[in-house]
Amino acid sequence: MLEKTYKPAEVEARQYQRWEESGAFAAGRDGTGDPFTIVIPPPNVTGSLHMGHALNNTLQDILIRISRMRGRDALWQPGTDHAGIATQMVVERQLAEQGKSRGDLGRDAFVDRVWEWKAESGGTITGQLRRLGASCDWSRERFTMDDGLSAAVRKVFVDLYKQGLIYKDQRLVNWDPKLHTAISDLEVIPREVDGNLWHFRYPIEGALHRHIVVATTRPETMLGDTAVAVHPDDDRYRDLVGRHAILPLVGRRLRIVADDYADPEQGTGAVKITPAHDFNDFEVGRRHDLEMINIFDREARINENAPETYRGLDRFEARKRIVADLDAAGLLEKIDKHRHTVPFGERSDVTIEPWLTEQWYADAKTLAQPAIKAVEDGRTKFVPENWSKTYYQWMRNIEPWCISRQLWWGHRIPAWYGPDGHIFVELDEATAQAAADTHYGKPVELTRDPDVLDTWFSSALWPFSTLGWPEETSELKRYYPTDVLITGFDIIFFWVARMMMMGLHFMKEVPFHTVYMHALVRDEHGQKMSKSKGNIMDPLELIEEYGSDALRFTLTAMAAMGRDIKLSSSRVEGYRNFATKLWNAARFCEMNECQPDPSFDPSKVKSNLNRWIIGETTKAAAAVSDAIDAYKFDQAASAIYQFSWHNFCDWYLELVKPVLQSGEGADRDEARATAAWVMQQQLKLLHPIMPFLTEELWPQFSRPSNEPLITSAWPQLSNDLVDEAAAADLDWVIKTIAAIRGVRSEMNVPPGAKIAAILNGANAETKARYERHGEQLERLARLSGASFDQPVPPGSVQTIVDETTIVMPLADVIDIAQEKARLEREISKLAGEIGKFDKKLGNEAFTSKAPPEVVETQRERRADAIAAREKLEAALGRLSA
RNA sequence: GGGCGCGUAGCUCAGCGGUAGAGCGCUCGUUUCACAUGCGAGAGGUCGCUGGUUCAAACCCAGCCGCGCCCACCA
Repeated sequence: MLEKTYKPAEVEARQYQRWEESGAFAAGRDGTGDPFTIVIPPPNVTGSLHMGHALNNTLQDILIRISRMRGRDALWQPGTDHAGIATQMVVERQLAEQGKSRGDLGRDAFVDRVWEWKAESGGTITGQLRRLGASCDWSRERFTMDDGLSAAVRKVFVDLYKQGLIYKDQRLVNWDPKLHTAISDLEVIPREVDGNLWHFRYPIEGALHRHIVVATTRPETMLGDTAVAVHPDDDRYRDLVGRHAILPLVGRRLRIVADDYADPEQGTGAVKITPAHDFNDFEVGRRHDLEMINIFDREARINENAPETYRGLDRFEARKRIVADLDAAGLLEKIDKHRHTVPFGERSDVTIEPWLTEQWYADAKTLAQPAIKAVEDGRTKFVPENWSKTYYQWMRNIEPWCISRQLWWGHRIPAWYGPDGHIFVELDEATAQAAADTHYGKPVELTRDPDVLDTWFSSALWPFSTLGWPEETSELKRYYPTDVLITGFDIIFFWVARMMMMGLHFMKEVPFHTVYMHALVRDEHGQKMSKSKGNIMDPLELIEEYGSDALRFTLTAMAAMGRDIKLSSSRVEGYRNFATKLWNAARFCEMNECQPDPSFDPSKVKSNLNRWIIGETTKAAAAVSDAIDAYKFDQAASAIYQFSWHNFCDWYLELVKPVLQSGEGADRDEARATAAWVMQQQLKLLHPIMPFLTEELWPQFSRPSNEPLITSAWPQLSNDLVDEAAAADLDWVIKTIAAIRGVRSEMNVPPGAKIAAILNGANAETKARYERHGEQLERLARLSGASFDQPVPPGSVQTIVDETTIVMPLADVIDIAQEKARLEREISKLAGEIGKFDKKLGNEAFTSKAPPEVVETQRERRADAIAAREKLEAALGRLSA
């Protein structure tokens, strides 16, 4: 006998272990079935499960589980990401607590230390995915820095280098002065801050007392100025173009150049140009061949290229000094308050500095072209579709991808330098050495590039590197391209776009046919959850309290397209109650000996009640299947919820009670078999969303096959069952339902009709049972306007209109209501037609140009429609009376 | 500046041309025998505003008002 309530904690671990040990998650189990593949967005190896993961992986698991049940060879490829900066920072923090830095350890020891940390905490996230119920094929788990994937990364780097698609370049990068590494544009967060706009006077060379006034938000960069730019059409400065200004405090001659970049509307119209410390100025510098003077070191302190007094000062310290010094020199014209955006590092949270360095770049522009085309051609589809716009916009304006990072944790760049700086890019040190020796004609000493690759470089290869590439494995052949990628839109640029580029370049095929972008789970303020903000909600706490199934169902029900999810625990509680409800339905079946009958044929049932619920089951199965196929997860959840609770529990089980409890032999047998069959079907339908509960209940309904639910067959119910149910004379079941649901508002059938109908439809014993509670029923009846003073004949409803009790056969009530509804629909349709005729006949072009007989036909048809409508309206009037 | 999206019940959100919906919360009643994590009955909405299209608009179109996100720029 089942307990009164479902206890998730007792069930989940046991069921998961059974699945995993039985090999149910393994792809290629029986060597048949079309492959269906999803690669997991690899979570940070040392991370832990947050709500975004919970949503993302629940949705993936639903697709994997339904595919598995449909007989597909489902592969959910799991794995984790080394997460360069993030992981390195964690370990550095740990070191800092011991008063050490990574420099103290040295590179090798530090990297060893990170591996230790990975070994220590690396199982956390995968353990948490298991708690969520994720049915990944764990036997194939990969890590972005394992041997195979590292080999893939090296090969991609070497190949792209040899194809000229990876190169070294000196240009401005976003430099993080705290982490001492370049970061990508995407890792820079612009933030509005209150600042000042300082106006400085730069003296004009050879013109005593004459100045040109420049405005800046960053006075300290003036030490690197090499020009002043004005707009070519700006009359105020026309005569100064070609002359020179003298840079105060430094004494450098600055060319005054004419450039469209200078906006006469902005500031003073004259702008100081610092090519080494501003992206726009860099471009101006290139156009005018200006000197680029780097005035910062890697910590953004003033370096030796500036006057001695400022050297070693922090940039903000330098700012104060420079403003003061210029003021003292009488060159500070004014200071305006100015609100502007300043770039901050996503992880370090310090101001990012544009800094001139040499870095490795990937030619994203070239790689993007096939990736754009693939989406244009529909070889990869975005769901919802409008994300393709975001994708296009970025891809069509893509910048070179800076792929080198000045970190220690990651894939070290496979480039070696000879004594004269010659570059050897090879798969490993030995081949590099050999190449170098050949190149120089003698043994030489090589230095390896100290940098590592951007984490997203290895992630970009994930869909094929995890399947064994560059080896030509059978997995690669079978499971690539994958079917669908499920991810949040926040990494569309970081990850999705780059997988498209790399997949197409190296595999010549898109990495996935569909990209489903789910909403972001945001915090209560609509803010993105992030570690740095400390606003992460813990899915594990919710699992602890309500069970994994309840959390999964909640996320599924809220996963409507194109809307952010704000999670509330009351919602999870509600779906926990749903789990209990289903549990109790199973318990009811158990108590009433509802077991599957191997010879049961849903198309052969006799009782109308049973035929009705079979029809409803069929509709629910279709609704769930269609919704999932369309990635409308919320609709799938709501379809099964509605069916299970309201159709099956509220109506079917209530109405079948009399039959089960005191019906005759054959009737009761059929009811039992039907109830068990419906349970069977709905457990299957619910399994992808609530795997634990359904598997736990399954044994009771698993006959005749007795196989576990996870690998059982997805319901494929014939539409004939719906038709069958609809075609039947649905007798009192449907009529009762109609009386309560649809007809009430029209015909004033009192709410108490449900009780009355049950009483009338029930046999003597049930009736007697209800009558034991006569007092309650009477009160209920009074409350709802029904009366039990006089017996109501079977098949009738009783209603009170204007204090007159009317007893009317239910069938009549239904017929009248249905007829009325039908007439109203007809009239509405005719009105539409008449309107169209009117429009056409009122169109002068039509009446004057169309052949007369055509116009006449239109008139006749209009007249017919009007006549028909009048007739129907009259009938409706009689009915209402 | 460019792009995307959202304003529907107290809260969180579905619906997106044909009689306004769900969950939670609220009110009243109810330990009845699967389930009080339940059951029954209710209250609560001019579907942001203004126009337009249509026989019919929460839904389509235009404009406006609020709100959010992404990208770019910012002397």
